[in-house]
Amino acid sequence: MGKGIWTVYADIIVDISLEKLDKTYQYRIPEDLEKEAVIGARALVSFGKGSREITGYILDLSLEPKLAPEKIKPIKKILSGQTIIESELIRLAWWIRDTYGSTMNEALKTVLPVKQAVQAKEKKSVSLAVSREEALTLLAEFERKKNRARVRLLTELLEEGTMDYRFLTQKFAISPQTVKGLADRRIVHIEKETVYRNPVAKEVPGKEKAICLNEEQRRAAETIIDNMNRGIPGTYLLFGVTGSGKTEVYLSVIEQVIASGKQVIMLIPEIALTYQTVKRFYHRFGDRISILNSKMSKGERYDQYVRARQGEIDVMIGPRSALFTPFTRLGLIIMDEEHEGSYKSEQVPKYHARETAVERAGYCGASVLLGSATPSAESYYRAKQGEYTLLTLTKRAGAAQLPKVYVEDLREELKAKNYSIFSRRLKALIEDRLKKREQIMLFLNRRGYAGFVSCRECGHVMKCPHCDISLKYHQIGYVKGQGKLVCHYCGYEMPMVDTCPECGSKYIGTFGIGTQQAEEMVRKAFPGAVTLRMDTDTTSGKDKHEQILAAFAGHEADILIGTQMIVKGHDFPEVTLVGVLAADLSMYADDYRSGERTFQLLCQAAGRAGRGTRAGEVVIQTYHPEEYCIAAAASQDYISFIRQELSYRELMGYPPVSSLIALLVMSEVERYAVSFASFLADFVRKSCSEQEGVSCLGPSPAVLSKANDIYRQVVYVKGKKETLTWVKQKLEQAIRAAGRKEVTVQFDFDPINSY
DNA sequence: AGCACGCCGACT
DNA sequence: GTCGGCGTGCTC
Repeated sequence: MGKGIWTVYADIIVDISLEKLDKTYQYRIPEDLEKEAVIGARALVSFGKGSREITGYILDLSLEPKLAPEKIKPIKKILSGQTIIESELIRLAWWIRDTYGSTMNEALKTVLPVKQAVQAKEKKSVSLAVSREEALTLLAEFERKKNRARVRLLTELLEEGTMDYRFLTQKFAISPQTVKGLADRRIVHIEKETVYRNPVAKEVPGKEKAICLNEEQRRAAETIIDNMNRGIPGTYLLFGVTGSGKTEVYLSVIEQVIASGKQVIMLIPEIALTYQTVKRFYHRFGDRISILNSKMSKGERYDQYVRARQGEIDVMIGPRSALFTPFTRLGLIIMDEEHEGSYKSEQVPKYHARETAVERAGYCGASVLLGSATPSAESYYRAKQGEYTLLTLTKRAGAAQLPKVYVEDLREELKAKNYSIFSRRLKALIEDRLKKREQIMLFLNRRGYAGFVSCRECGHVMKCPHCDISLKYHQIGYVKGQGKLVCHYCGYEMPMVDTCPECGSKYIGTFGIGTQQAEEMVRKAFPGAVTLRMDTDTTSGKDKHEQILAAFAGHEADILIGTQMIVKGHDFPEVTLVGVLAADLSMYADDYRSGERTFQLLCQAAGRAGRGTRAGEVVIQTYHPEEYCIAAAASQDYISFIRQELSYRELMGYPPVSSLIALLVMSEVERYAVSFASFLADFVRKSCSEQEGVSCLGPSPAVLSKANDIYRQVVYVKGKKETLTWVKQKLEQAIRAAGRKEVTVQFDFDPINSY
């Protein structure tokens, strides 16, 4: 390399946590920094009129200047030597930005903790620097001079004392100059809040127990390790029925990966981050493992990142965000319960941890191990396509046996004049367990409870003729039954029906009950029983949940009634009966994943029964015993379920066979949201439709059609994944060109929730 | 975020 | 006319 022959330029994203600066700026690399200036390095540069010194990340290098060379400033200094990891994570941020649609800054913030730590430190507040009397005199003076912004500021400060800087500038529309002007005249005071960092609570490593694998488990672990040793990384789907011992496989694989000098990231759903799970890993790997959870402060998280980067840790366990642990010797990413919805980010960028894990692993030659008893349709499809390697565990470890499952047809109950929420069988079994002093869990699926319309007599559900998705009831005015039925995929509308189009019955309408009502009914039907209730809405705070679960585990109650959360994670050995009050409720949530979700929930619910030595029983109540997701869950037959589910997805062109983008168009003004959404829909229809298989649905109002005074419209685009990435880029260009800042657009790739 | 520029109302 | 507050736009 001849030095100084070529001037090399660096594209730098400036390290200011503000979206407006979401683009790269080109800087010249001085000769003496040529070696250090690599992609991912942090650079010190001067920026703006005042030539303020700020730091940024080098995103790319180039030989060509993008503008007049004399306007390009040089890089002052390269900070910190270790940048290989940052460069890998920045590459991942690029991919996330590209695939899921967000600004580069948003993508960087999810990937690098440094940015967040910097932002947290800069929290500023404003207070009065003069006495109240002086302030009042000044206020009078400003009022006389008609300095309206100053008057606003002083009035607020006199009332509130101290105010948050951001709050002032954003909500009160007081510009930074106004504040700064008064600060210069020593009328107000700007203070920087310091963020405190709590030390991490240490866990004592305990005694090790040797892992004893059965034949299947050993074969699964060996496949992964053998390939790894031969230098062939891969993505594996470990499909193991409940109780087949997936954790033992994880432990064994982790141990061997660590032994070969590599590091492991283990992702688990937030709810599964319980003390018991974590303790097991601590006991085995001691302080070479670290845990990330949502209760930790940003500072604590940052400390974990630093430790990981320094190579003090071999295993990082945590939710979605743990995926971005800066390991330099990453060998394996494990994703437990890979079907869980919490792996998809709810915030922009709405990335899916599974796809992102596969991408990151690809950069450094690491393997990915996905584990589940009910794999997601995505993963199973990929495994069938040969993209992932399928590993199966069919044998249940230990003495645990499959529970006996009864499916009760609620239509029959209605015919038999049983109008209660308990079928005759469930009622009899509850009475039996109460007599034996064994515990019962009643599971109520509240998802999708709002609004679908069905017939109590024949079970018919009102569906969209175009999308095969249940229609939702929208009330107009105050008279019940006066509303309309709307499809949230394509916007199809029809008037509300008063009789069932299938059987002519008058018992058609919206239905569903909350956990509170369910609890009342339980108390009425079983006066002697002690009940506990748990759901997302009424119980706030994690500790409260833990308390309820602990109370139930301690047999302080006979019956636990709750929503999804009671079926996940915890083991209750005393529970021998699980009742699913209305399995259908999740089946007709208005999106294409509802069948899959229902199957998964029912399997999990069933898995709660008979965890101890006694065999358990499960009662699934439904209006649709013939529906494949319910029938398959009853017989715990994943394979038969997934076959039917995938052929349905194929038929309808839904993921994973095809792909789907939801465009969420938001504005404070309803007609802006509507018009921009139709503009985008038209844009897709006009300029992208000659692309093979692209189709566009909508716009239609989102399910949450107005949130925080912001109107929400949604447009769906279907097509092949690669084509959609292209469509998304076209759309981003069109959005930028339209330059409508009163409207914001969010992208969601293969959405988990419906909009 | 911070700085310059330029518009517009108030006042000598 | 000038002065100065305050919104707007740009920063390689």
